[in-house]
Amino acid sequence: MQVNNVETLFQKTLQDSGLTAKQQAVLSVSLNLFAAQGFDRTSTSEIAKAAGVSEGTVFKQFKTKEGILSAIIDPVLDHVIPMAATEFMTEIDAAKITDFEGFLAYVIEDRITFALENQQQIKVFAQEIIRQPELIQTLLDKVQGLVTSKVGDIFRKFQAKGQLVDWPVERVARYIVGTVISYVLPQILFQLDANFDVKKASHNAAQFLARGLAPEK
Amino acid sequence: MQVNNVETLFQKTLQDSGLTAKQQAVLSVSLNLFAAQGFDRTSTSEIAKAAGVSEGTVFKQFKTKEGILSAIIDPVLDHVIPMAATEFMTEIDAAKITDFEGFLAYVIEDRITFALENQQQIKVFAQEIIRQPELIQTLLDKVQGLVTSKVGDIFRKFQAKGQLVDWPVERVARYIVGTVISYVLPQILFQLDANFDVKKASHNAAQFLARGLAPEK
Amino acid sequence: MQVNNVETLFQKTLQDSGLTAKQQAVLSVSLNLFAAQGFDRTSTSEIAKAAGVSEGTVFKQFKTKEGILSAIIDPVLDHVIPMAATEFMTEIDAAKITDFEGFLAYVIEDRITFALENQQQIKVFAQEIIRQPELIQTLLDKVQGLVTSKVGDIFRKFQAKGQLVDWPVERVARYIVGTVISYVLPQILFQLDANFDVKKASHNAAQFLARGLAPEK
Amino acid sequence: MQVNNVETLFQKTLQDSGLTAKQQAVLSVSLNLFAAQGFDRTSTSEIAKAAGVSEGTVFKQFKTKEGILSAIIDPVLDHVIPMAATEFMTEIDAAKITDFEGFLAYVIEDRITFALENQQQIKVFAQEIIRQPELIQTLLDKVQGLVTSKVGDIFRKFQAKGQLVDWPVERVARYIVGTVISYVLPQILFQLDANFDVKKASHNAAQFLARGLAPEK
DNA sequence: GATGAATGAGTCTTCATTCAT
DNA sequence: CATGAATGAAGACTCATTCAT
Repeated sequence: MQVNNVETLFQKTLQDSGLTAKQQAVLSVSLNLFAAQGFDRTSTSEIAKAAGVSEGTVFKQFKTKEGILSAIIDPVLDHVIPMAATEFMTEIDAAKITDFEGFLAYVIEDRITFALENQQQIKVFAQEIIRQPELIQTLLDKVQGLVTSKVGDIFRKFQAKGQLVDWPVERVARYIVGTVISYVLPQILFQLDANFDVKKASHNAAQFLARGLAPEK
Repeated sequence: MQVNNVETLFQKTLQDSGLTAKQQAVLSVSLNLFAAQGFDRTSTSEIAKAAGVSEGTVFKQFKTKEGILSAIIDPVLDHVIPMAATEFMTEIDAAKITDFEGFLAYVIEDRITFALENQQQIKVFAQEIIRQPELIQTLLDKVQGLVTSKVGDIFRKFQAKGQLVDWPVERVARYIVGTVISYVLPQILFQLDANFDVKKASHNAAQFLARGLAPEK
Repeated sequence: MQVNNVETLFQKTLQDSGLTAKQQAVLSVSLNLFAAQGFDRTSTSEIAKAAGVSEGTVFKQFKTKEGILSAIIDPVLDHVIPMAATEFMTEIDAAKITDFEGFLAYVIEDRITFALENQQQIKVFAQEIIRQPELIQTLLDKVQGLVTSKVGDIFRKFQAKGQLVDWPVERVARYIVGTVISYVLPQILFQLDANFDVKKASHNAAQFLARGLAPEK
Repeated sequence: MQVNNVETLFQKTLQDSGLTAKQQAVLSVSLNLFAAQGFDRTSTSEIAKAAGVSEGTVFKQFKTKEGILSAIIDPVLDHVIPMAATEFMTEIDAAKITDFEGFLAYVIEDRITFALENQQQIKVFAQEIIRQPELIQTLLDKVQGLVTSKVGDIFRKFQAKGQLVDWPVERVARYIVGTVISYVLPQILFQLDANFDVKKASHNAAQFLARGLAPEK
C-alpha cells in the first residue's frame, strides 16, 4: 500500500533547495517548534538556539520570521500537496476496486496514515489557517482542480454502477471528509487515543459512509 | 423552535458578575479582538484603547492578560455550556419525535444555530484548545456526564424501535458530530458560504446520517 | 531600671494625634512593612490590604506614600527621641554613680535595651538614612544640643575624678558608640545571636571601654 | 604600604570577564547609580541612558535587573574579598611588627584606606545586606575560614608577648571592628568629614584599642 | 555564509494617586 | 470619613531585526 510521507518529500525539498545544512536545521527546528507551541509563542532566538546557529543566521536566509513560516508552508502548498494528490490520484485504480466500500476503506486508510505521518506540518498549517483564512482558499484552489475532475469521474463511475447515491460531488465529499476528520483531528491535535487503530478506524468509517452514501432503494 | 443564545447568557453572566460597565467593556472587546486576531496578536493596550479605558483598568480586575482569557472562557466552561446542555437535553422530548431522521434534523439545526450565534466564543475557544489540549478534556468532563446518559437513553430508544443501527454510543455520536462539524467549522472559521442555509444543511445532514445509521437489513 | 519604649510612646503619639483607628492602623502596618521589606518594596495597596482599609483611605490622611514615611519618622525625630533623650539624661544621676565603668554599664544596657525594643523604627530609620544622608544631620541637630552639654558635664566630672582619659568629648563618645553598635547592629539587622545576653554584653562592653578610656598612667 | 584597591581588581575582573565595552559600561554605570540612589530607585532605562547603550543591551547580557546587581556583588564576594583577605593576611608579617599598637595602626589604616577606595561597592553591598541579611552569612563564610586561624595566631602571639588581654578572639575582633566602623561608616555613607585624616584616625583608633585591649595589670 | 552584539519599539504589568459616590 | 474603580506614567523585560566583523 502506498504511504505518502510528506516529511520525506519536505526534506527532499530541503536538500534540493540549495540551502546550507544550517538553514535546513533552522527550517526543521522551526517546524517542530511552531507545531509544538505555535508560531507566535516561538521566538527567533529560541529557533536559533535549538538549531545550533546564531541569531543572525536565522534571518540571513529567510529575512523575517514570517519568511520561515512561508518557507515551511509554501513548499507544502506548492509541491508537496499537489505531488501527493497527483500520486494519490494516479495510484487509485478505480477499475480494480469495484466495491465502493472497499474503495473508501483504501482511501481513508491512506489519508489517515498520511495525516498521522505529517502531524507537525498539519498542526502548523491548522494554526496558520485560523489566522489566515484565505490560506484555505489557496489550498482549495491548488487541490480542487487537480482532484475534482478525477474524483468526480470516480464518483460518477460508482454512481453508474449503482453503488453511490446520486448526490452532487461536493455533498458526497463533505461527508467523507467530515467523517475522516472526526477520526483524525482529535488524534492530531490532542493525542487522546494512545493506541489508535488506523485499520479498524478506516474500516468502520468506510462501513458507515458506504451505508450513508448507498443509492436510494 | 428553541434557539440557545450563548451570547445572551454570557452577557447575563456579565451583568450578574458584579463587573462595572468598563470591565464588561474590556471583556466584550477582548472577546471580539481575540476571536478576530488571536490572543497572542492582541495587545493589552489595544484592548484598553478599544474598550475606551486605561490600561491600568484592564489589569485592575483581571490581573493578567491570561486572566482576561479565563474570564471569557471559564464562564463558558462553567455555566454556559452546562446550562446549554441541560436546556438542550430537557427540551428533547424523544417521545414526541418518533422519527430518527426528524430527531437528527431537529438536533442538528439547533446545534448549528447555536454554533453560528456564538462564533466568537467558539473561535476563541478553538484557538485556545490548540494551545491547551487539556482544555478539551475539561470540556468533555463537563459535558459528558450530563449528556452521555441521556443521549444513550435516546439512542437506545431508537435502537429498540429499529431506527438506529446497533453500534456503540460513541461511534454513533462520532459520525453525527463529524458530519455537523463538516458544515459548521468552515462556516465559523472562514465565512466561505455567505448565504448559508441552516435549514437545508440540517436536513441534508440528517438525511445522510439517518441512512448511514439505519439498522442493518 | 528604666526602660524606654519608643513603641509605647509612638502609639501614645498616635492616640494623641487625633487620627482615626483606620489611620492609625495604616501607620502601624506601614511601620512593620517598611521595616520588613523596605519602603520601596512596599506598595500602598499592600499597606491598605494589611491595614484592612481601602486604598483611598491610605491617601486621605497622608497625601503621599512619602507622607506615611514622614508620619512615622517625624514624630520619632520630633518627640520620641528628644523625649527619650531628656528622660535618659534626667535619670542619669552621675553623682550616684561614682564609678565610670558602672556608669558605662548602666548606660550601655539601657541603650541596648532601648534599641532592641525598637528594632522596627530603627530599621526603617536606618534604611531611610542611607537614602537621605541629610537625615542624620537632622537627627544629630536634635540630639546634640540636648545631649552634648549634659554628656560633656558628665565626662568632665569623670575626668576630674581621674577615671576618664583627657580626650575631646567627641572622641570618647565615638568609641562608646562604636562599641555599642558592634553589639547592637548585627542583632537588629540580622538576628544572628538568638540568645543574646544584654546584661553580659553591656558588662563586657563597659569593661573594655573603661580600660580603653582610663586616664594615662 | 600595601593599599588594596578593589576598584582596580574589579575592573580587571571586568576585562577578564569577556564582556564587551558596552556591557562593562553598563556594570560600571550601574555600580555608581546603585551606590548613589539605591537599587530600587534606579531604573533600567536610566542605566541604559547613562551607559550610552540601548535598553535591550542591558538585558541581553544580564537577563534581569537583579542580574546586574549580582554581576556587581558576586565577583566581590567570590574574588575580590577573598583575594584582598589573602593579600592582606600574607602581607602581615607579625614577626616584624612587635608592637601591638603599631600592628593595629597598620592594619586599621590599611582597612580604612581599602574601604574609602571602594566606597561604591561597599555602599551597594550595605544596601543589599539590609534587604538580604543572609548575604552577611555568605560573606562571613567566605572570609572567616581564611582569616580566623591567621588572626587567631597573631592574637595569640601578642597575648604570649603580654601585649594583648586574654580574651576570646571574637571579643577582641569585635571591638577592633566596631571602632574602625565608627570611623569608616559615617565617612562612607554620609561624607560628613570633608577633610578626613586617615593617618590620624588610624593612630587614634589604634591608641584607644591598644589601651582597651592591654593585658590586665 | 555565519556570527552575535546591539538595537529600540513594543509588551505586560505595577503602582501611586485621584475622585465620584 | 471612607470607599474602590479608574487612571496613566513608568517599570522591567522581550523580541524581531540589523550590521560590522
